[in-house]
Amino acid sequence: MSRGGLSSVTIGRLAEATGLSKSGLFAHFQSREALEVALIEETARIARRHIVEPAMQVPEGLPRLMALVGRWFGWSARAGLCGGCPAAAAMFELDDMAGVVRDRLVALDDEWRELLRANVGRAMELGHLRGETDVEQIVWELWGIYLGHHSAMRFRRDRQADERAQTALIALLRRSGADPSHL
Amino acid sequence: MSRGGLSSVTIGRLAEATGLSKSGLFAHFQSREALEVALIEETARIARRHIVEPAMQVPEGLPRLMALVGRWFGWSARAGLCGGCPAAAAMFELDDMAGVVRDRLVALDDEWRELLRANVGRAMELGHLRGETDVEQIVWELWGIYLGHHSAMRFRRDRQADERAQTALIALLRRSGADPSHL
DNA sequence: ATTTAGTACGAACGATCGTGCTATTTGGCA
DNA sequence: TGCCAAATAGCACGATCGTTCGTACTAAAT
Repeated sequence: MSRGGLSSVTIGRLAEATGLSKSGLFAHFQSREALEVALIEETARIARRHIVEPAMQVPEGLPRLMALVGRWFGWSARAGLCGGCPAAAAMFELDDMAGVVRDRLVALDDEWRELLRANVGRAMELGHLRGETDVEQIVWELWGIYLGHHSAMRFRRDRQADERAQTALIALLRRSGADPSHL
Repeated sequence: MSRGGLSSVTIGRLAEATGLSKSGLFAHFQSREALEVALIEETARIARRHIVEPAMQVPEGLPRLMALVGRWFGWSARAGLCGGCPAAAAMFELDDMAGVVRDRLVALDDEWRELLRANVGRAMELGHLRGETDVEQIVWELWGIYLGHHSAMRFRRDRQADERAQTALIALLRRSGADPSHL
């Protein structure tokens, strides 16, 4: 899924990879659609373990936000996946397809954006960011930087992707009056 | 292709849509791979006509850069496509697949980035942007904003996507000392 | 002891995929 | 008008897709 997207995860291939028979494996999911939902949910689980949980150990405010974003960018490689972020790829794969799979992914995206929103907001409350900061705009631009980083890494094979993303991130937070001692 | 990605454009479906027979249509391309390359090239042609050519009528420097980017964001809808940007989707679809299709897309991406680079550079020469601007970084972040806008529009169905992108764009150019009269 | 539920299997289904071969039709030029 | 090459059609192929079916075997519940 990380390498070829949702549609590349075929019941036949998955059966071969697991050593199960096609029909035996199919019985566990009842439908291709349910398998795809399960795949998305598993992606979320892995992401939470690798990104959210460690970041929550860091002090609230800008430090935690930086930890969160730092672990977010490029997480799929650190999680041992051999391709890119399955969720990002799925967004482009499903953006025009209606159905429960897309719905589940939208819900997951909402959840993630809410997490970002909360942490940007907390940083503001703690005075790490300017008071009149547009939280939603920050979250919006963070997504842009993430997607840019993703395509730079995986499509363009840009060696400087990490630096570029970091530069963009710092500029974004500075613009919002970030306390430079936390960057 | 705009709606379902490269892999959704199947020879059978295309034959049915054009009224040709499968084999008759196939004879024109000799292979699925060649068809995909042709699709990517056609995408580039449409994009050039809708984005680049009109923008070249605008005075050099920041005005032309703004015209370019203004026509870039959300161009697929204005070009009459019923889905998102085929090139952006293809990047996420092919990011880990080797082959001539990917190669062609990379070349196209290089071409586009070179165009952006040239126009950011020209704006700098004309004093519309600060002299010590990191041109490559601007281009990099423009891509991020574009991808963010794309996913906001098509996946999240965000009504404010245009505003958000515009805000991010202006902030990026301001950071580079853009003459505010041109924004 | 008997029913039930869960798990897995092999075989087959109708579609559709890309791709060959072989005709047939077509359109421009001698 | 006749001819040749290009364009298109017809048909078939092996693969793979998601899905269904009937059937074992096992463990739990009755």
